[in-house]
Amino acid sequence: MTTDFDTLAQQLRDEGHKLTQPRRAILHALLDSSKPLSPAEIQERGQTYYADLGLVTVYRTLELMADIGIARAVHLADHCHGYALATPGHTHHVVCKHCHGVTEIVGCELGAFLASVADRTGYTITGHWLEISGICPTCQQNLPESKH
Amino acid sequence: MTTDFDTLAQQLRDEGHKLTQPRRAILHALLDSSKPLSPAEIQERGQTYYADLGLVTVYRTLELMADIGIARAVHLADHCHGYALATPGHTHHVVCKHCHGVTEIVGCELGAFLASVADRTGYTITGHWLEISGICPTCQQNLPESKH
DNA sequence: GATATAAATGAAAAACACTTTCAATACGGA
DNA sequence: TCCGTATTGAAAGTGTTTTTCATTTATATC
Repeated sequence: MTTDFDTLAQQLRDEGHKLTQPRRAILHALLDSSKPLSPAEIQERGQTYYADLGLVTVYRTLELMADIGIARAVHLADHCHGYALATPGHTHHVVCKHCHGVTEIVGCELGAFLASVADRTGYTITGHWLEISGICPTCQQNLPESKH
Repeated sequence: MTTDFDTLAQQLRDEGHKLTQPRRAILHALLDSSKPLSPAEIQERGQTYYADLGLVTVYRTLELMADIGIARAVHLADHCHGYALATPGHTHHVVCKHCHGVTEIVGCELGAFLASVADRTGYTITGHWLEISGICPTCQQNLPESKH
């Protein structure tokens, strides 16, 4: 279950990609960190492993790693790209992957889950964000058998 | 429970802010829409209510409304600003509001919740994103009584 | 209703984030 | 070791968000 460098490196190669110095540096930077890093931070930290690491390469490599499943994008609170009215009371969203329509789900049944998270991690939980993606009823009809 | 214009407008004023024409226009634009809008979309739609609505004002007003709790930022899938290594298996994050450290929560117990969402909304659920914020154990010690 | 004043605005410019293009480089199979 | 191709960094391009500042507008007070 430990995620070590060699495992990740092998995963890259298994998918048919080259294990280059920039990619090694990016992997190391991510492995070193206990928190998500912005592309710029990854470049900075990665440069301790490979001095010439370029930002463009960081973007490309992150995209590649996310595709493969090695890395994942973490939505930070700032720089969001959409706004909606906040419905009184606590709600979550379901976003349609196809038409980008949003349906709000009223009611929040995560209490027990959050309590167990607090227990397990020692955090004081102050908030949460849940976003669910899927295909809305309308798009299901309009795209009856398209796959991707 | 209905969110109407007058309620929102009053909320703005109650917080000590002026109810200007640009702000009215932005409120109307958001009220009209069933999905989250980007700042540019809000400007465009808002201009049907106030022709001179500027994009800068949209940004400022959204920030204000989010502070007050009238609007909320919706994280869209694209343009994320952080990356972390993906732990094998499905995990969620707890992000510390203070040090921005991230702890991964192994295991996902949302199955039943998601099933009920699918039922209620008619969506085919394809994925979900849960992010929990709080204060990590370390920061709780280092900030014993600081508030806000 | 008129006035004063502080908040709010829009335009312009700056800062920033991300993508595309392309010639040069380096990985890894032969 | 050599070769073909994937990968790279620099530069330029594009779009988004923030800052600055002079002007305008909402509202409390007269």
